[in-house]
Amino acid sequence: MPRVSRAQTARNHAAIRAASARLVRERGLDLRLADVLAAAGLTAGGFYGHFGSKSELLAGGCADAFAASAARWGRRVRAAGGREPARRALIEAYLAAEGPLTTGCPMASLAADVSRKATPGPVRAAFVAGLESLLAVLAAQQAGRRPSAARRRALAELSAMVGALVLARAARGTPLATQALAAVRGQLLGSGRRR
Amino acid sequence: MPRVSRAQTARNHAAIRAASARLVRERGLDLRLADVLAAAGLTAGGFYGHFGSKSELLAGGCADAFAASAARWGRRVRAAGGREPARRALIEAYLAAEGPLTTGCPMASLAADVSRKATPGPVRAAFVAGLESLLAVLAAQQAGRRPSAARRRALAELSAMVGALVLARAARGTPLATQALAAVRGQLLGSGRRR
DNA sequence: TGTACATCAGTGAACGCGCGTTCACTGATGTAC
DNA sequence: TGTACATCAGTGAACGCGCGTTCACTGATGTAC
Repeated sequence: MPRVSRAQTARNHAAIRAASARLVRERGLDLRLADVLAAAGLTAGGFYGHFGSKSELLAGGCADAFAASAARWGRRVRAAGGREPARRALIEAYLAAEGPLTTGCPMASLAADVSRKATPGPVRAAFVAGLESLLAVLAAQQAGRRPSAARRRALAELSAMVGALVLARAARGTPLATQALAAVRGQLLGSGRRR
Repeated sequence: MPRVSRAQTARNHAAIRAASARLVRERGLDLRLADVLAAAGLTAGGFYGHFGSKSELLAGGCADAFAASAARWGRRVRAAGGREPARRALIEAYLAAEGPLTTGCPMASLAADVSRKATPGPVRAAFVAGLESLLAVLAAQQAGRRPSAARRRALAELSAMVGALVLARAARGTPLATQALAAVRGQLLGSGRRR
């Protein structure tokens, strides 16, 4: 039934974006357009009324995925009392998030795909911008450090977090998966033993 | 010119595997068979005389890529005098390796692709086995620690190394790329300042 | 407020292209004598 | 050692299928009167 109301059109547009943000984390940058449209309750042909091309959608989906993570991180920070508790809460939540890939971290899902894209392009730009935004949240929780040192420490922590999640996902179902997450958690939060 | 000598056939087989090990790190698991064959100096049709399917080749290429890394790590360890120097040499070399993706680390290249494969399958098995082998090399350099603690620390270090490389590759060309590598290097090797 | 009509969001089929896989064919290799 | 012949590694075209993109069509929406 063609010719939908303007309000419905806007809802459809949002549904396509939302489906893209979800599927891009689950399947990476080579997701199928028909799957995105189906997830939004539409058929494939209608896509080009909403977006100019697949890569345009991917850039938007990538940006939305990071925005969702940033919003979640922001909520955790506000819920915690003070910087160090916020920092610990962020790390704790991230390394516990060995759930479905759907709502997972876009850094871990998309970094490899983005790095293989030959052209810098809008997708990579969205990725780097999103990465910087999450890094800024974590850096802001580094108590008692100058900005440059806080950024440096946050980058080291973020690298460890992303690396652990990436390896854990790949080794899903093996002991190494949970061990990697636990090892980084212990390292960053000081689980009794220090180095 | 068909019907090649047995020796040449063996060389062709090895060339296909070598090309696969190289391209799988550069392009991930969705490389093109025709490209692999072309890199080995052959045409696409001849592939099925050497391997049963594309995924069989991928598993072999993945295993070979890890074997190459493990061999390189082993050489670095033997070249260094003692465990701590070996550990530092491994980390130093890994985090400096922001070169072409071709000879790069298969952990960083393939983890996301592997984690998206629905079925456990031979590719994932090759990945996990390779990952364990590299982890074992790093764990063996942790001086003065029990095996379980050495593995834990090596896992935390490996996670940070892989994460930094993954993020650096995705953010190639931006300041964040080199900063991520430097931050982890400083964290793991203690660049003057400690936390 | 009703009514006639132009607009246009979404449909579903079709078009192309890329790529994994198959296959008939070729002619040098390796073997039997 | 030579010679005849069967084998078979590699070729290149063809086959299918998946998927991004296009397009004619539809009929409810929104607008002009």
